[in-house]
Amino acid sequence: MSNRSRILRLSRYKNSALRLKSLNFVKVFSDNLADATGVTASQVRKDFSIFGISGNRRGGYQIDELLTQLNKVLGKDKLQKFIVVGVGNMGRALINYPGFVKSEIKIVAGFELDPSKYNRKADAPVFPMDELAGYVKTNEVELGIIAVPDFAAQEVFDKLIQAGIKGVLNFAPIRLRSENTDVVVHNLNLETEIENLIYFVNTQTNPAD
Amino acid sequence: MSNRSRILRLSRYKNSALRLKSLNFVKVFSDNLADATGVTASQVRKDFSIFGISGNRRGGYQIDELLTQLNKVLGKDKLQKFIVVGVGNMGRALINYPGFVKSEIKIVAGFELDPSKYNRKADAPVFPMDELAGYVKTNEVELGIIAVPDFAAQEVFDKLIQAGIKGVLNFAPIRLRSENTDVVVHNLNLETEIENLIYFVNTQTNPAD
DNA sequence: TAATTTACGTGAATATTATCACAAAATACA
DNA sequence: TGTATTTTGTGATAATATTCACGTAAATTA
Repeated sequence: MSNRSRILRLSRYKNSALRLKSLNFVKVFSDNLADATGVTASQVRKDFSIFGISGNRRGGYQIDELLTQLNKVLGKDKLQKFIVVGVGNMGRALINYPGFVKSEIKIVAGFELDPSKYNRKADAPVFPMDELAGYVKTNEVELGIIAVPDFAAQEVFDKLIQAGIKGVLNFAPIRLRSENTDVVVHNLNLETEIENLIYFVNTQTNPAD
Repeated sequence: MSNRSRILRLSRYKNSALRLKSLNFVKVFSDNLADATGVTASQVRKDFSIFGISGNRRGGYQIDELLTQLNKVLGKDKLQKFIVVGVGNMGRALINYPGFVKSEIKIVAGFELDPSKYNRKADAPVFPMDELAGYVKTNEVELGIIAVPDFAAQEVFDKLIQAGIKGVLNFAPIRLRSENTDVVVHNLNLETEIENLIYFVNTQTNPAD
């Protein structure tokens, strides 16, 4: 029922609906969302149908209602707090990422080994690694981002799990291992993504995203 | 024949093979690669089979030969030059990304509107936007990364296409439009990726990545 | 060198995902 | 109020992707 690409599509529908709302649209049709996201209209309706999101025959979907329902499915009806481990270039870019500002995603703190990067006063403060577990517990953080070099990633991952983190977005180019199958790991390997692009450029075939 | 996830898997096999090689392994079995990447052994063999990559019955795959073949499929048998447009936090992180150093991916230049960021002397120099087309032509660059805010992305995309770019990795959270179907666009939306993670954490279902 | 073991390669079977196509509901309009 | 029109919602169908299962080649051993 819930596969990864279906959820990715729901996010895209939500983003498109948001954009239309900002243009003062009040309702939207499966057709519009299909155009905006590059899928078929029946795909849109099927995706909605699977999550019990419904509109009005002939009337399309009320944007506000649609957004409420999509946000609920995507767990964005409440603020999602993240910590970032590794405040190098990538970690810093994530902390400052402007796209999160208007969304319900907030990076609340960073953790680092390098003392020159500590900063307890910043909006998103940066703490030493050994304060991680305490911080996660006190602040009830469930989500973490790993942005450390590959050789350090597994150790960081183990620490996050021990601290009680439930979901990890991993930028390090290795497959993280754990006994704990409750923890959801999501990998984002820039080199792999770029290789993918190179492949499709070389073969001139445009993948359906 | 060539779907996006299959190519992503090939990249992962390649990375795993590389790691084994660095541990002085000489051959590898479909089984090992399956373990390392989290898929089934027959998936590995099927993927290889589809690209005519073959090993020895009973003997597995010679790592060196396997890497040669994988790199050939992935277009990594030659250096791939990229430019980055937008040298904010994300663009900077990409330029400095250590994972590219040992790979055949090289970010050769950045382009920016903000004059305070120009730097013609750096290893990966940063130039003003209006030098983009010239640079791309002179240096025969085919690939670009868009790391500008959403409202500027479409304009940058159009410029890249005019300059003759063939493939684009887009970090801006919008769907880029073009008449030119030869240009391959690959989107990487951080907010969408994070929403995906949140969904699977909330539903406690671990997607098969 | 014959028997045995191991792991590949791949067609067939299964499972998953997307599209089609159309009945049913909502709206507009005469 | 009745008819025409539009767009949803969803089973049926088609297309894709993955796994199974087994024949076959290579290597090892007796």
